[in-house]
Amino acid sequence: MANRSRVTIREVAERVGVHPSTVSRVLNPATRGRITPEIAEKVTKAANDLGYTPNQAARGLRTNRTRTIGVLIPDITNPLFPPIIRGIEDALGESGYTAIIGNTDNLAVRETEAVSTMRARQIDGLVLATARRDDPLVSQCVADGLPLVLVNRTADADGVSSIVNDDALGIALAVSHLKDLGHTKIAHIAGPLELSTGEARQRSFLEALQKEGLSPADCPVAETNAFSEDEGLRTAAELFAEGLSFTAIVAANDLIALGAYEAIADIGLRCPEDISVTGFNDMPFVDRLSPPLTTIRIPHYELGREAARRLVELIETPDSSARATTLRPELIVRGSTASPDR
Amino acid sequence: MANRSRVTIREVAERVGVHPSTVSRVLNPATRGRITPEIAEKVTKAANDLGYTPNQAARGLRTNRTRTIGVLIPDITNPLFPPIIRGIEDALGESGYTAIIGNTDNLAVRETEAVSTMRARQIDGLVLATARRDDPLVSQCVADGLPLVLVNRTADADGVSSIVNDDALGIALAVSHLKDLGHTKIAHIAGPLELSTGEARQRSFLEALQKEGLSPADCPVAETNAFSEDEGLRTAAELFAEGLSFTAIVAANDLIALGAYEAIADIGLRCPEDISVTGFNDMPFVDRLSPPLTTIRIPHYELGREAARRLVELIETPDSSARATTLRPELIVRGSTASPDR
DNA sequence: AACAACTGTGCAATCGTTTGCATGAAACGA
DNA sequence: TCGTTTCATGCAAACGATTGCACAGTTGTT
Repeated sequence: MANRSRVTIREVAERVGVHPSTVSRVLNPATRGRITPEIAEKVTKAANDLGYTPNQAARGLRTNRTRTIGVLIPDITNPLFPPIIRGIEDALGESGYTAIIGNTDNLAVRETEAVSTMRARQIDGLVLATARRDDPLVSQCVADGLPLVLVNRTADADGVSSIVNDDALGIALAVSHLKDLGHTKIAHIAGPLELSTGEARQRSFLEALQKEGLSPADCPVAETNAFSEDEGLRTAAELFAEGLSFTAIVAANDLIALGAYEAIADIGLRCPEDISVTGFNDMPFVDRLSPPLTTIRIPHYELGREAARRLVELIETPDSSARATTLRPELIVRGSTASPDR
Repeated sequence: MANRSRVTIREVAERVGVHPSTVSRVLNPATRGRITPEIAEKVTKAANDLGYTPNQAARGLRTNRTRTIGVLIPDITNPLFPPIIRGIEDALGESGYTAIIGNTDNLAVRETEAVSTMRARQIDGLVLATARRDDPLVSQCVADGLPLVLVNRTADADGVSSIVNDDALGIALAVSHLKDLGHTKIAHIAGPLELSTGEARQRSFLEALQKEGLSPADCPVAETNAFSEDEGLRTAAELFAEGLSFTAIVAANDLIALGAYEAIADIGLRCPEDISVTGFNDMPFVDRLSPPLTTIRIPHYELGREAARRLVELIETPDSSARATTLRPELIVRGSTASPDR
């Protein structure tokens, strides 16, 4: 029926016997009020009958607004990101926007590349899940006046909106949980410090120690180069090799925790009997590991929704100002944490 | 620097002192040959200097080709789909195309809805990962002449291109593996039969039994209503309740296998000592389950790449004909399969 | 009753590219 | 040398929607 050649506003106009501009005004909610209800009625009916849908390319050309936004993520294959994307797309859909996604594999070149192809497509704004603390791309977008929201990770630059997890709370929950179990010597395996998440979680860990009255001398901190299982394994192994006597590990994320699992097994210890481990993120299936991972659940979906909502707000009310929002995480206690032996 | 107001072809033309159409021809690879090399040179230089990027909205309006394609998936949050999407986007990127993604949650209304908003955006084609065997949306798109490729699942309708896994081979590998271990009584928990994957795997199971010389009477088949853990649990429990004496379960996918794990534990048996289980898909982290899941690895990323390549081909050479392609899966042996006790 | 204000609709320009056609110049064959 | 073909480029008309302005008709004010 409806062939690929679409029905235009002109055909609707001819059908009703009015000028195309009248049809346009009827179909635009903002101007519908200016048209006689009777005519508006006829126009909407004709538009429905003919199956009219506006040509977004034409509209975008004229208005310079495509209702399309770009989303940059490191890798959709990382289970962290799909819920964020889903949240973004759901929220965008409600406002008539659409997302195009770019995977950057954490490579700066691919980031700038992706942004320029997105700009060629006249995106109205950008959601970045790839921000580094010091990120030229962020400053560039801000300088160009491109509406921008950071999600998951934030950047040090100010004047930019961001929706991130409350990492301080998350880490405090983990440390407090371990202390309640009786742990006093707790190690932290930190993420990369050039990422806001890595830095914030490490800083929060130190703050939490203080708040809980634990001695930093008993609580070593090691840093990884990436939020990966390999790095978690390598770094945990290093901690053990130093002969430290901690009884628990607060990992900066779940993958690092997985690496820690391996390191613990490698030296013949058991989790949680000998060493407790906490993760961060609550990725899918970490409840199926052995032992099931005690971790911090981040509201990823809500992070995405909120980011999209904020971006639409930035686009549609240009005077709205940048602000940083944090969402509250939740401690999920499973089998990887227990009281230390003595 | 580059403000949001973009540099147009006209500015480039003025800078060089030629007509806009000349710039257009230089920038279009197909017509560059018709321009004096010397001028072409100057134009490309000016375009670079000014940081010109074509306005895709304008181009799309004029050419009716947006180099945008739509991708419909049930839910990006299902770990099956991100690799497919990644494959699609990577392949599209190589051809200058971009994808917009729609999550449909397997709801027919959301599917048609998503397709119509995508069509409003003038997509050049569609990749469907949501096809049911009898799918009105598929027939509709074919009828409308919208270039279409099915991925992961196919439909019964012919004349439509599809890229799917070779389920017959996958199931054959699983059955053969179990028979080699000594199993003769093997159950199959099938997926929904209205999906091509559910039907093909069940049919292939019966074929494989015959090929391996196993008695169908000893090999019960039960059907689920969804590829989910809950359904796997429910259906496996039913099989056990019937008092059948099988020693292995071939699950139609990994989630169903997970459900089977639970059902096995619920009746006090162990996997693989009492019952072997095979999955299908090799989802992330099934190697971390206990026991690690023996499963069939599907080349999801390649499925996506191939689907995108095929779609671009369909779009750019309109006389190319539809064909169905299958990609070869691989048996991944882990800890959930073992020889039966006796 | 005359003029002002308002209202609803049409007119036409515009957004940035692409592309069929026209044009003038150059190249070629006879 | 003239007529014809070829070639490189300019011209202008699209593509489909939006929107400032104009205009005619109506309503309101004094």
